[in-house]
Amino acid sequence: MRRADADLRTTLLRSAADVVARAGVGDVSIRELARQAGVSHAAHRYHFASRTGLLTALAAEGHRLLADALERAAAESFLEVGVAYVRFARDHPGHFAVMFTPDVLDPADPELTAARSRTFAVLQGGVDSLAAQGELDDARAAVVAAWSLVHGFATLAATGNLAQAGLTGPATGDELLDLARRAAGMLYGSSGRDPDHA
Amino acid sequence: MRRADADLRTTLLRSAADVVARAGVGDVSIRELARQAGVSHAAHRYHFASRTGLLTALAAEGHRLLADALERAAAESFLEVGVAYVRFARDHPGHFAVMFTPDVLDPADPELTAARSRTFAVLQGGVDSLAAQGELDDARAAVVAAWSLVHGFATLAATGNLAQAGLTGPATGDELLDLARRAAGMLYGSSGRDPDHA
DNA sequence: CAGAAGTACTTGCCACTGACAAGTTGCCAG
DNA sequence: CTGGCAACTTGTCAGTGGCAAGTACTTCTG
Repeated sequence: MRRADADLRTTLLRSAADVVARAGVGDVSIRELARQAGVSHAAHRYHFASRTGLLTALAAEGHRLLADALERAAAESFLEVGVAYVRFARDHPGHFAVMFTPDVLDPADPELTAARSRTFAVLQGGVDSLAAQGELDDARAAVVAAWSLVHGFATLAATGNLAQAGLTGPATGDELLDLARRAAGMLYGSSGRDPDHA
Repeated sequence: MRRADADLRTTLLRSAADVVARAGVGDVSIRELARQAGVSHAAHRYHFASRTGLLTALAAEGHRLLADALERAAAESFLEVGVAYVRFARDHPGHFAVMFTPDVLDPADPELTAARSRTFAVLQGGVDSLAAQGELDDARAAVVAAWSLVHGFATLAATGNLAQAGLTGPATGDELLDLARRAAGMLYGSSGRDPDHA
C-alpha cells in the first residue's frame, strides 16, 4: 500500500525540508511526515536509521547542492562565490538550517562528511588563491572573514533578524542578493582586492 | 519541599543555558531540568508559561547581557564592538544559540522584544556614526557587513564549523578572539576606515 | 515452478515529553 | 483564626521516537 508518488526516501526528505523552512528543525516530526506521505509511522526506518539519520541525509544533500553552486560561481569570481552562498541559503532554507545545526546531525555519517568536505574545499581554494597572489598578509583571516560575512548574512536573513533590525525591507526579489553583494564587496571590492576578474 | 538553592526561576534558566551549550536547544527537556533542580515536573509553570516561555526568557536575558557588553565596547571603537559580540557568543553559548533560533521563541514577548531592541540600537548607532562621517557611500551595507561578519564568525565557531574546516585550532585562550579581530579588521582596519580612534 | 531471500513496508508496544487541571502546603494580612 | 495568594505537587493526556515482530510483494535459485 504505497502512497508516496515517488520513492519514499525522496518524499520524506522533501517534506522535512519544507517543515524546517517553515517551522524550524524542532518541529520536524517523523510521524507527521509519515502521515503526509500516507505511510505508517515506522516506514522511514527502512531508509533512515533514525530521525537524526533523516536530518543528516538532508544536511548531506544540502552540502552537495551548496558545493555544486559554489563551484560554479568560483569560475566567475570570489565575490560571486559569496553571493552564491547567500542565494543557496535563500533558495534552500530548510537544507541550510539543518546543515548548520550540528546537534541534530550524526557527525560520523560518511555521506555528510564527504559532502561537507566538498564545500570546505571551495573555501580552501579561496585561501590558496589569495595566498598565491601574495598581496594578503593573512590569507586565513581573509577567508574566515569572507565565509563569516556571507554565512552571517545568510543566517541573519533567514532568521528574520535583518528585517527585524530594520536593515532589510520585505525582501522583494533580488534585493537581498544585491545587499549581500554590496556588503561582501566592502571586503574585496572597495578595498581593491579582487582575486579574479570581475 | 524546595530543593533549588536559589530561586527556581534562576536555577532553571541557568540549567537550560548549560544544556543548550552542551547539547543544543532540542535537548532541553523541562522534566529533566526539573529533576536536576529537585522539583516536580510541573514546577516551572509558575515561572514560565511553557517551554517556549522558558527559552524566550533565556533569550531575553541573553540580549540584555549582549547589549550591555556591546554598549561598553562601543565606547572604545566599532571594531571592539565586533570583538565583544564574538566574546559574548564564546562566553554564553547557550544564550547565544537560543537568541538566534526564532522558532523556539515567542516573538510577541515584551521582555524579549525590549531586550532585542537594545542590541539593535547599538548596531543602529553604528550606522548613524558611519553615515555622519560621510565617507561611506552605503552606510547600511557597511553595518550589515559588520554585523554579518561577526555573527557569522560567532556562529561558525560555536557550531564547530570553523574548526572542522581546518581554519581554527583547538581554540586555546584568546586565539579565537584574535582571529576575529583580524578578520573584522579587514573590513575596517586595513581598508583605512576606522570610525573611532583605535 | 517451489521456495528461499530480500525489499519495503505495517502493527504494536514502550518510555518519554510538554501541556494542563486539580489539588496541597506554607505564609501572611486583616 | 481565617481568607487568600504564592509556590509548588500529583495525576492525566495526546503526541513522539525507537524498536521488535510481523506481512506482502518481488526476485533470484535450483
